[in-house]
Amino acid sequence: MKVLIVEDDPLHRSYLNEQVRAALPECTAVIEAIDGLEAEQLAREHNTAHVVMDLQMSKRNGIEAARTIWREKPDRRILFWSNYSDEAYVRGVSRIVPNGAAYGYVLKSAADERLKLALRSIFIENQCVIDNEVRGMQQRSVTPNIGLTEAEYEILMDIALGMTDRSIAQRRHLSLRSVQNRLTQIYGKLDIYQVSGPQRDDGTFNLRARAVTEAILRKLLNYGALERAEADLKAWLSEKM
Amino acid sequence: MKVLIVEDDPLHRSYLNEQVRAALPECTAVIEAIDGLEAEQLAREHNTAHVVMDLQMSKRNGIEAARTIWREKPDRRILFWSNYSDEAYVRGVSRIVPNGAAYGYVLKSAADERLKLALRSIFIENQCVIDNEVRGMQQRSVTPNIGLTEAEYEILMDIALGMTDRSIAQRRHLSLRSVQNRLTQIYGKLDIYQVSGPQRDDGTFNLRARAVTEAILRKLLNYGALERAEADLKAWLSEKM
DNA sequence: AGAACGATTGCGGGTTCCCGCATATTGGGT
DNA sequence: ACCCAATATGCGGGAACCCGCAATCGTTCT
Repeated sequence: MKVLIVEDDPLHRSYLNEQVRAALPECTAVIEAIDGLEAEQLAREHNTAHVVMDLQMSKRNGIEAARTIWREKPDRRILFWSNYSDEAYVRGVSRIVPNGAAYGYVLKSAADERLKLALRSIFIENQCVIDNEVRGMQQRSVTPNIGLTEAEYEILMDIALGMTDRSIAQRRHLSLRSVQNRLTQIYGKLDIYQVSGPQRDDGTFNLRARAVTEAILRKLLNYGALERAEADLKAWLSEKM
Repeated sequence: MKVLIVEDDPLHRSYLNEQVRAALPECTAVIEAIDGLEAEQLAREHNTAHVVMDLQMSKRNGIEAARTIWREKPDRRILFWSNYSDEAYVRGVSRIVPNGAAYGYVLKSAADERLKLALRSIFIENQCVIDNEVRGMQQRSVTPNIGLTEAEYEILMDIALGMTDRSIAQRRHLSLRSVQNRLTQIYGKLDIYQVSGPQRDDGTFNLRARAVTEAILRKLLNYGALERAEADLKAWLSEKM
């Protein structure tokens, strides 16, 4: 049994290595990658079925890497080990988990015991383990998450990428008006209207731009998510020609 | 001589502690804070003149904390110790350094030796030390930074916050047209026009929103910067009443 | 002083955005 | 089959945005 560790911080990497060896005596080899790109290669070469992965790395973030790793072999087991429980990350992860795959999500702030338990549960028992702080977010997040629909989230990404209503309509196969409807929906859920006290229906804010920052401040969006979305957009643009 | 360490990650914190003790035998006490808020308090209580500070922490980021610490006593010496050399961070730091204060900026990826040297230079010799990777960024960044003016950067923040042209004009004491001029300036420098190949002057992008993401993707903006700018904006809004 | 360059401002108009109102369309539930 | 709620679509208009053109102002250099 081999385990692949993906983590760019050397301190955390050696800590992980230690914890993995302690929790999994049946582990014969620990392979280390320092970014997502290297992870994809090493997973391919060594054909490892067990991966511990950090999110947010320089070259290729954890979600991207996980996506391609799973695309090649959907039965690999991946434990995500991250600093944050931001909605952007959780949504990103749950979007790419293949049907029935075993995976986990534990926070770096968790105690050693929790990490060890998760390692055994996922890699040995083939069970999913998601930290409570994270799972609690699935429904309603800490920052009062006004549960955006998956569809609305999609549109939110699009305006974050700077698309116009028209191109969004085209991309999502909707009418122009529908896009705008969803936008007003989003504006409402994000409280764009009454930022900074009541009586602020004056024109101090550009709704569309404001929605994006609001989303970022509420951690619905982050750098990694934007990066991924941008790549998807580029793909769509070129295939549309 | 006392040293205050501000760092939310326990592994990094203990590493820092170790390095500080090794580099500074004259140091009699090491105090630890786990976020910016606690840092402000402890700096006040212990009246420490020497601080090592991480950027990006949960409760209050390093720049915010440094700002209030320096506001109270501008001759304190702060060494920023960060993962990234993003323009957003560097700009953020250089904006709040009091005139003539000694400070430093070293990356976490730097070797132990570099960290120790920086510690001695700043705390003992009272000299500024800025990592080369970081200083190189001051002029031209890795991602071809088309050097935004300080004024343009300011406007960029404002549209990132979702302000309308009119309110920006009001806030920056400019005419509406000037704001728009600066915007076109920014659009040009950020290459908003020819995203994804040539012949893209069609209306697939909303320039203003696109500029924001482009800035984020290029690391001119990040979460911390937005957070700070948002606070400033709120202050302005309320004082304007 | 005069020339020259840049930044600021005003004007006008073409486009996009935001949304109220009204009309399909869809997908259950009884 | 019927109704109902939610969603999608069309139309129209007021506001905001983007920008070309031209006049003004300020600074610097000769």
